[in-house]
Amino acid sequence: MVISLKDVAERAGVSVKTVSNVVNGYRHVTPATRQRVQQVIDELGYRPNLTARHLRKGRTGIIALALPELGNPYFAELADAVISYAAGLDYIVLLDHTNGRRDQEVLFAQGFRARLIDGLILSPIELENEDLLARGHDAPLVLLGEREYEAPYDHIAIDNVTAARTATQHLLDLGRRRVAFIGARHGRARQTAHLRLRGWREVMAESAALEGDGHGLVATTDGYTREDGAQAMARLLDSGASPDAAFCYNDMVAIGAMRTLTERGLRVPEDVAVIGFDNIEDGRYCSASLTTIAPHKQGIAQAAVDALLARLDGGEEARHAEPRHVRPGFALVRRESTLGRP
Amino acid sequence: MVISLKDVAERAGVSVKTVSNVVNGYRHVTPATRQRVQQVIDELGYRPNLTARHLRKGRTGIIALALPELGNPYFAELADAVISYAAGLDYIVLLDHTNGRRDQEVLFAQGFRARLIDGLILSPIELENEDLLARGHDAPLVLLGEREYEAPYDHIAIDNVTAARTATQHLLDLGRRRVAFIGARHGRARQTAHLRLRGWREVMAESAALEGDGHGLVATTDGYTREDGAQAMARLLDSGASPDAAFCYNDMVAIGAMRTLTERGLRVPEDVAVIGFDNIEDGRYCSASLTTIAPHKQGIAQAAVDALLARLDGGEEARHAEPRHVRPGFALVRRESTLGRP
DNA sequence: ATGAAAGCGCTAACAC
DNA sequence: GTGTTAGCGCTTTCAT
Repeated sequence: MVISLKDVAERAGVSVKTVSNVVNGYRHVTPATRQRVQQVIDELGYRPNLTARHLRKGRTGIIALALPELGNPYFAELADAVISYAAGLDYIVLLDHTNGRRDQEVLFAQGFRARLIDGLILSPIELENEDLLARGHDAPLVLLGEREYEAPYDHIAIDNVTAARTATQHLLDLGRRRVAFIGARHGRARQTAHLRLRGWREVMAESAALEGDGHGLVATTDGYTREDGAQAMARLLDSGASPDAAFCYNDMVAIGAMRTLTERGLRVPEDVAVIGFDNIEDGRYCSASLTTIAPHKQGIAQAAVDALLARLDGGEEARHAEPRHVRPGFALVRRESTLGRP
Repeated sequence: MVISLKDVAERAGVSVKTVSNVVNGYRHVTPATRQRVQQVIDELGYRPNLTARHLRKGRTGIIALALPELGNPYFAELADAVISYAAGLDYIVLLDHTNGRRDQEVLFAQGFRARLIDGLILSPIELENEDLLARGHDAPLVLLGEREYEAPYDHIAIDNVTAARTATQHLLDLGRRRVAFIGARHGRARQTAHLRLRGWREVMAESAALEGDGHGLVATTDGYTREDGAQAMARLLDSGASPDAAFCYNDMVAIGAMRTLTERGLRVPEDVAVIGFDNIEDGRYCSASLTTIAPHKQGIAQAAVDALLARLDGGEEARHAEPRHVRPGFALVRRESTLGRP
């Protein structure tokens, strides 16, 4: 049988209000009453019905985190950070995945799970600006990741162009000249890959390492899996390119690319230096541990949750405050894959 | 402004019941009424308040999945499978992590988030039998993973001993004799590591490959990270052992162990063949791609969700039916790390 | 086929 | 300090 506040009240001979006060730690309750009520609560094994509380309060204390996929360790690690940080602030995180599909992302942006969640942190891949503008309600939304939108929402993302410049420069500093970029994407000008490609292109052009627009050194992929990286590197090599370094869209792509290099008898870093992006755990345990750009995941998680909760807990003004754009930091983590030539 | 059923009803000139009927796809509504109501719904952008619905129905359609950690790709991939499968059955999954700590696991088992979730799938690490017996309520619970309990709950786990035997036998079939086991744990007789260790020990003893109890070939770890695997292998080698193969508790440990082998100048598989457990994605992209035991993750996810929903949706009888013990299958996936000697 | 009204369990005004 | 009571928004008998 399910025990409600009322049952406890009757058994303890007090009103539901008093029981509620005890449950919620309200200060003005006489110790005697509190103790008696608490005893009945323990006896009966009463547990508050969160759903009822949520309905009454108009809030659930649940925020959703919609990520493309959990299979990518970067997102899994990020999810971990968000869940932990939010838990410390007494918020529950509902984790969802969109598979990076526009229809799913739109669903979330449109308020899927309305009033089950108080707000949403969304990491979009295919979502368009118009989808955001067409949002029919005002539940707080925080955008995560590198796509840029012209819509009034908080946005948390590291500076991808600068990060990509840092990565490329690092390769150049090693004395490498033919630095390939693995993981370009077709379409959508604002996509992350373009930002990273831009950083690469800028540095390459400035250092005069680039001839023409560098087409011969850029490999596109369909996605960002290890397999995509392996295939892209294979295509690049088959096309006759002979890079002495590679800046990869992310660590997964880099791991795949390194795999191909090894299979072709090319050594990392002696023949080809490789740098990734994301700093996923696996990278540290590759045959040549992977140098990478490490976005500050804790910082990203905290900024996202803080931005959301500021609107949630900040009253009416905060709810309609100017959108924040937060740029958490990043670091270059040097490992074996970019050691200098012996 | 927030739109409720009542608002729609007033605007459409019907009762809330009728609107509710339309929203829920109740059959007996005249097409004309349905259309008019639907139009108002679209106009006003009405979305049902799930919390209210949940309170009224006494069910939320949310099930919790409590895993030790998301940082381990095995759990991330499993979570992915559970979320997807449950979504197809119109259930929402609330993902939580326990960090493998007993107090957290107890919290979940005790009914943390009572009546926010309809049921729980828990993958325990440190939870004890008594914790389960002390459960003060009857919300459906499904246990996941290899620890065995004597408590009346559904349990989904592959046959670890047989799987471990398969892995060990594979190594022996390669002609290896000094097969190490990396990742034993102290304490708790029922823990997974013991089951896998038992499988190893049985096969080794049967083949007479084992001298004594094999202490010299068993390395314990504190956890199951890559770092644990790297250190354990280092200790083993430092102790003077010279294994020609290693069966590792899981892929993470195996990856760490391979890293140490490489650093010590030992080749995989030529000098030491390595096999892991879990079939995580990374394993395919190691310097020597990793041979592993692949638990049928889809099968595990489905069995767990099915078991839970059977009790949730099956009425009173189902709720108190005998506990199910499901043993999803597994497969040996051969890759480079156990290729035969050239 | 549609409406009226009760009530899920809780919190928060407002009394006393 | 504690009790009374009115809903939060929805579904669901029970009428009509």
